[in-house]
Amino acid sequence: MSAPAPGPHWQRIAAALRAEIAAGLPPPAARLPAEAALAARFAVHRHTVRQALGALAAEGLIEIRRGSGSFVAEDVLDYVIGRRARFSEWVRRHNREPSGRVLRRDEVAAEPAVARALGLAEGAKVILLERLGLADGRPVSLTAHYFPPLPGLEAALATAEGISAALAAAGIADYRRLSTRVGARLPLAEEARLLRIPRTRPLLTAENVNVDAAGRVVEYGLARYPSPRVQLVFEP
Amino acid sequence: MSAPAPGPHWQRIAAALRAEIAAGLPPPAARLPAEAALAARFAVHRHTVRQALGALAAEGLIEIRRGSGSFVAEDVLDYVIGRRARFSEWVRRHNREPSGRVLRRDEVAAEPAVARALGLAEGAKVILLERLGLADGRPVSLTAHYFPPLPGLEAALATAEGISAALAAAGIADYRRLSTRVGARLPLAEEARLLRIPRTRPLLTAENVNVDAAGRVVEYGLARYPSPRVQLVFEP
DNA sequence: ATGCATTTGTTCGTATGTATG
DNA sequence: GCATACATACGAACAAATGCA
Repeated sequence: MSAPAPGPHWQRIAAALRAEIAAGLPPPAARLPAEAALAARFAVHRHTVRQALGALAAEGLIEIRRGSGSFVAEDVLDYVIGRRARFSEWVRRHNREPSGRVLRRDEVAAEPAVARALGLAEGAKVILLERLGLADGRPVSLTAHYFPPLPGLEAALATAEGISAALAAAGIADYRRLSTRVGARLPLAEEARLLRIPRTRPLLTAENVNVDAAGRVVEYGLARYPSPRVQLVFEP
Repeated sequence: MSAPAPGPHWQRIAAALRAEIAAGLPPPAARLPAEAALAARFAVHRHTVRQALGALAAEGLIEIRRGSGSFVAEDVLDYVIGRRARFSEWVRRHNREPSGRVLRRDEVAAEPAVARALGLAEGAKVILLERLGLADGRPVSLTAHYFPPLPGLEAALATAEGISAALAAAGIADYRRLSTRVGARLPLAEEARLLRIPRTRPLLTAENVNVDAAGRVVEYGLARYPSPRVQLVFEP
């Protein structure tokens, strides 16, 4: 702290803020003090602070929103999509505690898109599980899982911890991702509420088809992720 | 016109609109007449029209936006991302005519993210090619391609038709996609203008790393697609 | 930035035809 | 015949979101 540090003032200020952000104070998504406050703290002109903030913004470390303030960039959860992708494994790999909330578990009539994906007749009975995924208590995914009416599956979903476990209990020892279709759109009011994002924040949507070892479709999933908190990474 | 047609009014109206949309009038993304106008045209109450529109929306044929109107669903270009994905092949597979507009071709200093991806020092000279991709004259992609400073590449990009051809001319016979990171965000003013979308329409963003047969990085791409006109499909 | 016109969303109420038992 | 339930259709009014000048 006592080192005078060389170079221009704005670089010294940028370095100081960079170190504080790296140390987690302020934490991701938090607002930085106003430019005037920073200018007072560092005993420089507001222009000098702006130069420092501009540099941090160019690095992607902060985001400057006109009329609103400067915010520490949110840390991104990279969801690496391989043949098998499990929610809890993903979250744990980012050193966060996964948890979930089941919003709905029901037997419903298959809509056209669902029926097509599962290879069933339109209107056929399918099992729907809607789930909110959390990492350290913060919502990171909202997923509708559709399953064919396997005997015992609905009961297993009610009791088992996680979907893989429930499928295993219903006789599906293993399954893998066949294809994923990714899109983006603005959230419905309900989705924004559940994921705790403003309605102007886009969602990343992913449509998955999972098949068992024999190639039978065992799940059709419709996942919604809050951007930019989540990005999907594909590695062939 | 003299056939009275059986069944409830709202089904008759839904069928009429369905046929018109299927015939391409109104075309995808176009606005339907307001509910009041349709009510007048079919000589029914607005509620009856609403029931018909609700059915079409449930089928995914139209999208109803409160305060704004009902719109014919846009046709989606599925971009299947495999090991190799070429713009023109993709567009042609959808029976559309691909074209492109080079917005910028330059030698620039590598920003941190670019330098990291290409394995170069920050600030090193890289070749930047910015390109707007069109299908049947409508913008479907906006991509910034960064290349390492291969001898002859910049000249080849200036003359060759397409990127694969230019890379081939510079000695890269073949290349493949190593990884893709997908995100979503709202467009900048410039992006919205170029892609001809409103600023409230999200972009699908994809960050690609392409490597040659020996595993050397030959391109780092930053693609932006207008959603929901484009969706990305991944098949492992 | 503000107000205004347009458009969809929601909720009352009323009436009618049809199938059911 | 009668009572009931349900889907359909029309009417009116207001709420809420949007787009535009």
